[in-house]
Amino acid sequence: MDTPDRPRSAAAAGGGGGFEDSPVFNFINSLSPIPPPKPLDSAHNVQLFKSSDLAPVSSIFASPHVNPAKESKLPIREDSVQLSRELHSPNSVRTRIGATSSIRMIRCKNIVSENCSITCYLNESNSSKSSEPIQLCGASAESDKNQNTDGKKDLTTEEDLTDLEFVLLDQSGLEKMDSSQSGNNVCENQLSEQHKDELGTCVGEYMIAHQPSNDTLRLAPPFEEETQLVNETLETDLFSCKSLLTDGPSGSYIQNSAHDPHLYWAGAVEGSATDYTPQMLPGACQSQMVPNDQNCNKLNEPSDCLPMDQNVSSQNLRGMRRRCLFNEKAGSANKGVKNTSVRHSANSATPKRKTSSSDNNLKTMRTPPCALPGIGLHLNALATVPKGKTVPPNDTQSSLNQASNVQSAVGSSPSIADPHTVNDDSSQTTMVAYVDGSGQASPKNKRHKFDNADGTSCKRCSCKKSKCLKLYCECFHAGVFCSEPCSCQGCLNKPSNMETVLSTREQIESRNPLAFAPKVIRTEPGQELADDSNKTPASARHKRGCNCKKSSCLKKYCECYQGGVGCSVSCRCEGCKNAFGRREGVALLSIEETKRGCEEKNEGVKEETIDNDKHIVIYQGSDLAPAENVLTTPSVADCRPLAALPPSSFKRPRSSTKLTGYSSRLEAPLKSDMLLSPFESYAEMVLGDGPSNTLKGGSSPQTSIKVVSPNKKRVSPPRIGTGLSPICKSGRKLILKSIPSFPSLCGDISNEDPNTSSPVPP
DNA sequence: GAGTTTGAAACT
DNA sequence: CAGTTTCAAACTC
Repeated sequence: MDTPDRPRSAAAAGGGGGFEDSPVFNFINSLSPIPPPKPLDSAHNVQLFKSSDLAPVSSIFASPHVNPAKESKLPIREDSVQLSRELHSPNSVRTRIGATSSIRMIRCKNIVSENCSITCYLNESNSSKSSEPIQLCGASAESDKNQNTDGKKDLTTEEDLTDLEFVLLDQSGLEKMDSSQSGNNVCENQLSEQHKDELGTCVGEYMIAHQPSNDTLRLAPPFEEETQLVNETLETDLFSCKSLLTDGPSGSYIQNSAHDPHLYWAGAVEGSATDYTPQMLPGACQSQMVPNDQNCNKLNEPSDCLPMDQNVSSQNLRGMRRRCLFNEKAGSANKGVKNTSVRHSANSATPKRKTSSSDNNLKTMRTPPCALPGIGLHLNALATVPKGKTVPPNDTQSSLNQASNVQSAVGSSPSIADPHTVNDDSSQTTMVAYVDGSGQASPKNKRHKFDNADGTSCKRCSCKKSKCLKLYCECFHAGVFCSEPCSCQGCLNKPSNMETVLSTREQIESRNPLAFAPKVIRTEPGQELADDSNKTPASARHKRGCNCKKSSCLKKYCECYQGGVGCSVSCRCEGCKNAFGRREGVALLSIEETKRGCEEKNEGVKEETIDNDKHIVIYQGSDLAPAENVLTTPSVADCRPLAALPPSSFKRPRSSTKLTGYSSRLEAPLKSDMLLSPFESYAEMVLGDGPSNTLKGGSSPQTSIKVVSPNKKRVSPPRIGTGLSPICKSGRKLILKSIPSFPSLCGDISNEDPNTSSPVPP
């Protein structure tokens, strides 16, 4: 409804927007073995959670549009494979599929069960298509509950099965939706491709599962076992991949990451941009992947629509990659948690971190995000790398590098990536943009990589003295390894120096937890291009605000301006003339702000101001509803259309690509304080502790998420997610927490929800 | 492409 | 925490 996407998906699925209600739709549903697309979202969400455990939140929040499909794919993989089978095979197969799916669901639930509802809501808002996602969530939740009770759920239960099936179907449906195809054929093809992806993902998951980590978060063994049974062959392949890929210290970790990353990289980013097809994915992984597919029997099927398939596949790959990354991450994270130093051990080299177990605990406690962040980094790294760099098809090496990057990102930077996970979204968006549009990363992207990724995508640095181990280095800052595109000198930001990189990152992080957080959180520039994006403005937030003096916040020197975000209270700029929103315009609690605010014209810009200790949102401009203000960035408040806002350069890239993701990221980081506190909650959420309640709780997550901007810009939950992911720490918590925290928001949101949440008028 | 400007990061 | 230095990006020519 709200978004054009939905309708498409619905159409693809065989319905049109709001088809569900139609008798025809019902009839079709009853007839067709394939469940309606609805589940997609839910399933998607669920899987996301599952896959990433921690990451899921970010992923969830990540831009819904692109991500959903990808994400859906991720979770789907196993299911999808099964699905394919199911499609072709008798019910027995189905049940089995259902079982597997249920398993996955369980995982998700296990990890994020509490959050599931929330995420679902988010997705909804994101997708804004219909209430379906909610239903799905509900269904999934139910199934989860059931499963949870038994550890595994009875497959026999039709409802459960249906739910699972829906999930699978949904995934396929999502892909379809994404690709905008119409027929089942496409779906099948996609499925086949997905299967491939799944193989990879499954493998990754499997690997993760096998990993010795003591993750509480981890899936129950049973699931793993089942999956193994299903994917035994895959497993072997995976191992081979690992062996090939594992260079770094953290074998399994790297493996997975590497494995995925490549696929993800090549397929998603480059693929889209440079015509690389997933198939082109480098090396070992790929080749192995193929066998896996064969095993699955689904791979064989060719993709009739190459373009579509490729796109889809690339997307799927992404999703897959992500998933793997998440999984890995989760695994690593878990390790870190339980094994205390495990994660660090992976990074292990870093003596600093090692300190004492207690320290580690403290770290985790203090910055839960750190653990999570890794995920974000992965995503970010992946996303970023491809974009900015247009990785040469160098095959294995590059892939390895990427993989290593991923690893590093995962291990090292908790903060960044997430944000970037956000980046995932962003990456997805970018991919889409590229694919759809020019497709290729323009050479210009070098500098503009920022724009694209803003934080997430790879940046071609030209560091000379920093050895690419300082925040000066964009690549390092983004959590990605330097690669060929870089013109850096004495670069140590390479996979071969993983330990150094990780240790350095940790140091920097220890110094400044937000160091790797995206500078600015963007809402969704990309959306402009993309479907929903239209609605969401390119809202963004400053991580900490700029300190411009001479640039008047009118040049890229200004982080805020560069990020397409208006200056906020947190800024310390002088003579701010930020086109996106002047800091002065913002009404701050602080006296200075008020003074300045008086001076300012109050262009109707709303800015959020957060007290160092508190999150305080002040909306001067009354244009937007408070809820929006909160969710959206000042820029949005400013009412400057994303497109309009940014001067040329960054708009383009960003808008096309990352913005969505970033925005979410950015949001998270708003303040360190916020970050930390939220983080705690986040950790809890992840763990399944009370905090999740907060997230859910304050109010229906839906509402919070949905809070869409009154302007019709929907504050895309994804954003939140994205933002969160990269920054994980603050991001997730921030958003979630912040939302409920604001009384006004709740009220506003609730008020707005009806309008914004469900249907956003196209 | 080289040089300058700028503001963030790093350092003290 | 504040001031200074270092750094690399952004910008200009």
